[in-house]
Amino acid sequence: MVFCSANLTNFGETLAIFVTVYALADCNNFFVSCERAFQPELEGRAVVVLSNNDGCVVARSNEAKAMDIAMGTPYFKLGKLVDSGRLLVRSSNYTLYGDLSHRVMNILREAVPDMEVYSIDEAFLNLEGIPREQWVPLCRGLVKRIRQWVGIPVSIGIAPTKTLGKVANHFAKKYPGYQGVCLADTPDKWEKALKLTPIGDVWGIGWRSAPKLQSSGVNTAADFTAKPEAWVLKHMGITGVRTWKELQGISCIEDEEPERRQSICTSRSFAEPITTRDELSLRISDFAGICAAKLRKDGSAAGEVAVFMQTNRFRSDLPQYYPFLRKRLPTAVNNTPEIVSAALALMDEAWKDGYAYKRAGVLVGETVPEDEVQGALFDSMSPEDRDRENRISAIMDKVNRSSGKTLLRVATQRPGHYADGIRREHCSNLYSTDWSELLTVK
DNA sequence: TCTGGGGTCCTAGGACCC
DNA sequence: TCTGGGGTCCTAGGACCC
Repeated sequence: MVFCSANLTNFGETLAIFVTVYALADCNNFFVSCERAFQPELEGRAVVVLSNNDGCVVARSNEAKAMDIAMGTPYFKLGKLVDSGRLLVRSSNYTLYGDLSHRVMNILREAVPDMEVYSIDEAFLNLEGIPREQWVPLCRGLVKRIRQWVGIPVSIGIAPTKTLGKVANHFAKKYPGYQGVCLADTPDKWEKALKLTPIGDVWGIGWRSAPKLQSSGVNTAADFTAKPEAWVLKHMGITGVRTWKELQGISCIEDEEPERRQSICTSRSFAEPITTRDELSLRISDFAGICAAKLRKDGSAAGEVAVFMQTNRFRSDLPQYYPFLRKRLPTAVNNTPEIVSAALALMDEAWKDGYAYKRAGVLVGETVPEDEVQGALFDSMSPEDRDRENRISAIMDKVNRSSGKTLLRVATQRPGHYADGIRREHCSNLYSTDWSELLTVK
């Protein structure tokens, strides 16, 4: 993609065809909106969705935001509001959210030449080649269609860089006058927006940098762009300079859709802390098995396996221990038995009696495409044996894909039931997927 | 009692080589 | 003995994102 910001200002629209324009489509309060799509009684109410184990708030309706409920608030601090009936709560239901996300993305994908799915609820649409006067009508049409067909409210910000797209998107969300779509394609438009954007709201400026910038008198995005580049480099490093340029219409953040993830992590907190080696072994095996399945789904193999376990960091009265052990494999693999046994060996090495483990996980890294795996000179397993392990894993994937395992996992998701060690006391049904009928049985 | 999970990129510093 | 200086690789930690 070729982009030159100067074209916009210096040459007007004659060169507009060479200009990349991003339209950032972002679902509003996505998890809450998914719950509302099937439970209209949640409409207009203060609603929050909780993390795994009903630990803390990960999504809020506008009404909940207006009550000053912060992202990450622990659930137990909301008891009063919930008891009074002013706040409604749902456990997270990732099967439902993943399904609705696919439906939203499919509608977007059909409408534009190219797009990058950035997260479960966001995508950068590339409007290259679409005449400028059609941008807004096209995006308004998408907002309307997604609301009608999937029931999810979406906002779209259009701008020459991703960071400005985020800024425009915030405006589209905040002011109903935009009808869900805000166009910030010229400097006069985005400069106005930057003056109204607090520095901490800028994409790429996190909770550590924002206070530092404010103490230097940088309170808005416009204050930030007014600083010299050298100042930004000195105080924020190269990533800060990128954000600084992006806010001025100079695109620095490339679309790089990483086909293969470089590392994959599967970890959980436990509803009840684990104190025995056998019990933790079971969970570590699960996590390692999930990592192996994710690798195969990506078409990757991992050259490294790591395991970590953690005691409850909030319990300062208990002994703390946070081991993290890693091991290189003689050759990259993605079959379940080898990943599991490597993880269990690491866990055994790290294990210490006398601690209550609250969280643990398995991480696989150094991924390579599975068809480019190089055999190692000192590989402990013969090609024939590995071939057999790989075939077993392929069969497991097949079984898991067909209803068997899925049903098993789904069955554990009934409200209040946590056979997999995860607490989900306020979970909605799986409304949109095929086997949802099975779940309505209480 | 109860505080998520899964990623990426950058930088500084140590080890090692010539 | 002098203990320089550039390059590379690795690792740990920090910061950010959703």
